[in-house]
Amino acid sequence: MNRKIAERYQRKKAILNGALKSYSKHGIDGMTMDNIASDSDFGKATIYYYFPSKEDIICSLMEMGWQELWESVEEMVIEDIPARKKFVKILNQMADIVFQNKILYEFLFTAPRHINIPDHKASWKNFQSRTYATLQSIVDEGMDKGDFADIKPELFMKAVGGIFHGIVFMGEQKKIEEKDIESLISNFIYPS
Amino acid sequence: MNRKIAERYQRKKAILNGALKSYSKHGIDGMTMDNIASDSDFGKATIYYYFPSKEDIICSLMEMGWQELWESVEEMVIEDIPARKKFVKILNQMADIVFQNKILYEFLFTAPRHINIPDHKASWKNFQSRTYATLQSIVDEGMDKGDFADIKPELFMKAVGGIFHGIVFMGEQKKIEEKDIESLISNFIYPS
DNA sequence: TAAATTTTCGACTCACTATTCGAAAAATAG
DNA sequence: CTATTTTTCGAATAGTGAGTCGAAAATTTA
Repeated sequence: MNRKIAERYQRKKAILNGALKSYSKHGIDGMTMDNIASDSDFGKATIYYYFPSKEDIICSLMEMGWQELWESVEEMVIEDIPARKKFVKILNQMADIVFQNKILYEFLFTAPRHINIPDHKASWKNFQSRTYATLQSIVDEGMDKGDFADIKPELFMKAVGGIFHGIVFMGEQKKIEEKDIESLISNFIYPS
Repeated sequence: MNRKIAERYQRKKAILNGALKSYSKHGIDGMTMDNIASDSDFGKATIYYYFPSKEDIICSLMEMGWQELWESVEEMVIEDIPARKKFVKILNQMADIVFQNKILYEFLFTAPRHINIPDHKASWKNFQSRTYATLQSIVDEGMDKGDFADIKPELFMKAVGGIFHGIVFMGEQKKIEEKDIESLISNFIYPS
């Protein structure tokens, strides 16, 4: 009885992997239900036995990624270290996670621009906004204490976003070491 | 004879405006040929009399925008002022242009993420890469002379890209004055 | 004004993709 | 081993949107 549940779960996971495989093989537009089916070695109708719709598959992937990202970072939030250090540490951690599953995270950062999911189904947004808000608040706090340069925090976040995005998508060949990120980010912040 | 050419040109322009209207009314996915037709007050088949394909409409819009952007900036490139000043000046200029036709430029920055145009048709890329390359080279030059902080130029550009993008899409309500941008950008650069 | 040219158009085709159907195969239960 | 439940599936459906067609209206030309 318990086994059956576990197996069902495994099969769902296999389908999700197939979806990711479709994405990496054919790009976001090639992520059709037909491809997902063949890339996960199930019949198309079987996919629908496990997921009510394509949207649901996408949401599951998004949630998987954002949840992992959030959870890997959650504990660091309360650490009692200077904001600037904390900020860099968290970004490093995130970069690590991203590099451990590049396809998933490329999908995660790419998909929202191509696909429109109604808000009430976008379950991952919980984790996403928690993650953003956390970073934002660390920056806010750091600014108060003069840890960061005096710039509007949202804009600072935009800049960091641009950099992070750049690293994720450009650094293909090289694995990029934590050091890299740290020193680059640091350069955008007045030394304390 | 000359009038006819002018009229044809006007009609093409009207269609392009219709396309933009479709975009702002229905979003990028609502930019269907049917909508473009009704938003520009022509029959669908008439659209095809003026443009061979939807791709061509998109390319025309993109080129229109990037050309304008480039041309508005071109002359500044050779001015003989410090790199840091030049950089800020050019960004200000670009922001101005963008705010004069926000819909077009929102489209211009959004479309490439949603729509895939084969490189050989993406005529605007000339202007786009010229613009980017110019900014890039100004930054490079500035770094040599110590005008900017010591950070990898590509990453600096990513950061600026993030900021610029943010300004374009977030500052909805307020018109945002040049000053704003200048001071914000300046904050990312060590004072010379 | 009549022929020739340019412009306009809605209905049709065609391709593509998400989703459903109905039946079969496989696994499980009694 | 038979009945029941779970899982599988390819073929059919349905909706959408780009691009085509053939004819009509408007304009120009002679």
